[in-house]
Amino acid sequence: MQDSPDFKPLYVQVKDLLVRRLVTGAWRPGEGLPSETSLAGEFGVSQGTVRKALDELAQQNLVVRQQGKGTFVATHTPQRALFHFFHLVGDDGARALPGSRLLAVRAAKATKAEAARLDLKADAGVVRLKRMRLLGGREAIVERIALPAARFPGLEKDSDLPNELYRHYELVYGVTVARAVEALKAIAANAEEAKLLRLAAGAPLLEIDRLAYALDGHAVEWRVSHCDTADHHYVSEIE
Amino acid sequence: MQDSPDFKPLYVQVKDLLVRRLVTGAWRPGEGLPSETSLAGEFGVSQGTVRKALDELAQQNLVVRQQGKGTFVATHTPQRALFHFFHLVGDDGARALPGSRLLAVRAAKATKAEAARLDLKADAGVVRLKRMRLLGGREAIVERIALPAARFPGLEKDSDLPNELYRHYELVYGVTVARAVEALKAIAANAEEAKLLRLAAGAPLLEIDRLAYALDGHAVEWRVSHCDTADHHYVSEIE
DNA sequence: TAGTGGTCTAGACCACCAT
DNA sequence: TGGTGGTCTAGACCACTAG
Repeated sequence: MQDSPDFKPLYVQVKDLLVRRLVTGAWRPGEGLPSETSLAGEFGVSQGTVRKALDELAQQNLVVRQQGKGTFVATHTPQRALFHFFHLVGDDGARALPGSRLLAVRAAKATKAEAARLDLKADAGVVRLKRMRLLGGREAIVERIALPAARFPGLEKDSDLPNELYRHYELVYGVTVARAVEALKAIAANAEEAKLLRLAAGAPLLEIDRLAYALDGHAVEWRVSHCDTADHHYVSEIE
Repeated sequence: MQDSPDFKPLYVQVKDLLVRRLVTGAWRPGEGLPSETSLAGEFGVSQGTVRKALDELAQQNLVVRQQGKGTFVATHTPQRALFHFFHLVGDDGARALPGSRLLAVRAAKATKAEAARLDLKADAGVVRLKRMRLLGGREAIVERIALPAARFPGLEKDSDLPNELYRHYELVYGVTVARAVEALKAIAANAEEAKLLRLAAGAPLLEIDRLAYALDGHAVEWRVSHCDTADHHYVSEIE
């Protein structure tokens, strides 16, 4: 086997098996996995090999390990949302999750751009959301979201969508956002945005174009946020 | 020892010892470290413990491991600069290091802001640089840099500073940039920037405010870049 | 007290690289 | 061929948690 072109170390194979189980929902988010020793027995490898696989999963934030308790499937807690997926911080260093005011929800056929970004067929359905988000009680972000309708059936009929969408995706639709890629630009506010954000037209805004990926590796949300960064900034830590 | 309040696992202690050696320049960047077995013998621990320490150092990009060759002190190659510290990418996905045109260099006393950001005394000396940077041959970034003079003696007299400053810091001043924190905002171009970048005054620019830290944990460079993101974007990967 | 993950050790074999 | 890091194993002890 070592000589085959797609040779993989044992611990990687174990990791892949575990990821597959996570993807299929064998364990729900927050639920505990079997112990290292029992997984080792099941897979016929040593505990050390299972440990290395679990360590890598923990590093990728797919599981959380707690000494004396066990290994648990990662879940979107408010803490995680705040420190992991939301990078806007007050210039004074204060972190706070933004409030939300839903402006519009509707189902539609995907535009070309949506189909391309979400990897959908040309005539696939999407759900579009538009939200105002508030930082420190003040309107600061205009957010447009597109979701593949197939993954989120009936979401457009959901009466009151919560502020923390990723938790909602996980609890209601079984979709766990595991990874995201953001593209940032400076843009000028258009008339509508300027009005919503109480700024002059043409005021500089930070555009955060985010594509979020589920556990299975497929894109499940396209989100474009236009942010007033007068009193806030986006934090990026290198290394 | 396990009961002392500052108990540290053996591998962490080994790691700390190795970091201290890296900081003091016991091995030059690019140079090979002793093998795992010889380090294990020297420290009186097992090879596995040294391995765990080295694995963490490799994860933090302080060393690079190569199977069959050895473990080497990380160095600022063009590749590393391009993929690790420079996050602006063409909208078509093309990555390229920006060219540079030096506009000004001079030594001065630190402003209050500089002293605060670089953790210097009020009357400490700094060196200030101002550069134009070009993406695809086009003026795209105005960059202002402040350095503590104590760490970079005589840099202001350096006739032709290279494009890749971090490599220069490392080779000439023995300062290895190991980590950085960036704060991003959207701002409006002032008259000078607009002229330099051939934009209308007030055009939106992406401000990247970066504080870079050396191996020893001290801030060694404050860099503020104002970028025209009409054809480029800043990439941020989450997870 | 029993079970979990965390640390540490020792030894074996493998893949890769230089010579 | 010899040395390096990469993988895998087995066993020991520790710290933490829960009942």
